[in-house]
Amino acid sequence: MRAEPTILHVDLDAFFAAIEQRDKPSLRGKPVVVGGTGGRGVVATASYEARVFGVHSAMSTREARSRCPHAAYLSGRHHVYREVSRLIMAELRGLSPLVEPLSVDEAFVDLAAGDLPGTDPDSLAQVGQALKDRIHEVTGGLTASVGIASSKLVAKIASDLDKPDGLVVVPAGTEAELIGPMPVRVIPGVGPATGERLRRVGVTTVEDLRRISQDELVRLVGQAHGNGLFALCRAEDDRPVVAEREAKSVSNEDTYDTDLVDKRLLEGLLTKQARGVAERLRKARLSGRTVSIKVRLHDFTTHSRSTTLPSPTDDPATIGRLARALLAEVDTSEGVRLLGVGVSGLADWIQEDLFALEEESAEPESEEVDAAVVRRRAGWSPGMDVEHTEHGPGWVWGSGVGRVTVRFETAATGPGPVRTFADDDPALSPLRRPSAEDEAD
DNA sequence: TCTGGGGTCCTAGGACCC
DNA sequence: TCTGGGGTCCTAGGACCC
Repeated sequence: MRAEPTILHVDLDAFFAAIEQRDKPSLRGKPVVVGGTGGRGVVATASYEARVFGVHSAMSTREARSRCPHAAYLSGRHHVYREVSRLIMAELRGLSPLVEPLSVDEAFVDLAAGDLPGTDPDSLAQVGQALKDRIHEVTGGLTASVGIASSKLVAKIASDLDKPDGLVVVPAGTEAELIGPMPVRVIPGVGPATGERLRRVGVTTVEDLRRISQDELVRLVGQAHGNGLFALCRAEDDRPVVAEREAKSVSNEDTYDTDLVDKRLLEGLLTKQARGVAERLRKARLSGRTVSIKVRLHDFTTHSRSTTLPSPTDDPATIGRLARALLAEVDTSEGVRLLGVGVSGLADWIQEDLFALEEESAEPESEEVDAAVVRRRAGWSPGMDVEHTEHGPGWVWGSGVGRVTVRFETAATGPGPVRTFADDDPALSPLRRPSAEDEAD
């Protein structure tokens, strides 16, 4: 904990939904839900208009649809979110070279590492407001919430206090008093399980937590977590802002709309995922020694299996072969709802592999399985950008029974008209993504 | 037909080494 | 023929975050 509030936390408001409303004028002021749109999807972000109906992130899309049937349900355009994120992070680096992104829409900034006009609350509030204004400008109208305090813990809590479009500066010396009355769940790391364990010993607020001894806390929630919580509940937090954090794993997983039992199909899907992981590894110039699979069964029980190689790989055939071998160790006869492949133990170098040609052998994949795998991918997802040779740019409003409905509008046009086409209409095509360097950084 | 997909970190037990 | 202890690596599972 510093003597001055020089740690800033920024969090974009309803980030995904706000971008969709920016780019789709007909959705402005309306409930928008971004997330999985299939039978087993969950909500990633709900616009504030949708939150009024009780829709929130992590809720199943099924539940959201029943609470707010008239919302627009979109599957999300993550390449666009990443692009907007880059603009925001660049603004943050203009404030200070020490920026720690937590996700696409959230970051810490160490203001003490940059040029500050002053560290009194008024000067800091001006820094925060100027940042919000810049973000609004470069993103074409998005709002952010900012918290400024003497530690990561309190800065993060503060950014949430006045959401959306919030700005809170916590004067040094008032931190413990501020967070004392709040529910323990405001402390990052206290989730449902820890919250429940604490509730059972009579702890519901941060203040309550201060009455538990360090030994008791460690006994309750474990060594690392217990010691951490003991300090955090007193607003004692010296964690530094860390700019460069290297990736530790790369993975790819999918939940299927129906439980799968066909072993050949499962192997085919796993092989595709292995290829996806390998491709991302290669783009990032990484390779890893440990290959893991994740299998969620029909009853939601989740199993993982892993194996570690003597040297790192980024070879799709190797990763695929190991993944399929690991799958054979799991009883999948009752049905699989989720399948995933990951590589960890990453090295930022690629081994010289003299046997690469031998390794990259043909994969055992029948044509039918291949076709079934491809069929699961295809289609017009709600919200995606498209272009029509005659009507121009638009986005997919909905699709099904051989038809696709498109609304022709862009951020610059104002609400546009809706047209329906055959889903194989050659005049209609997915809009080319603005760039291909997705994972380049 | 409750419960995504990308991650991080921690724990606990066993193998193995000194 | 007793029962040590520390350290590291690996695996499986779980909590948590956005």
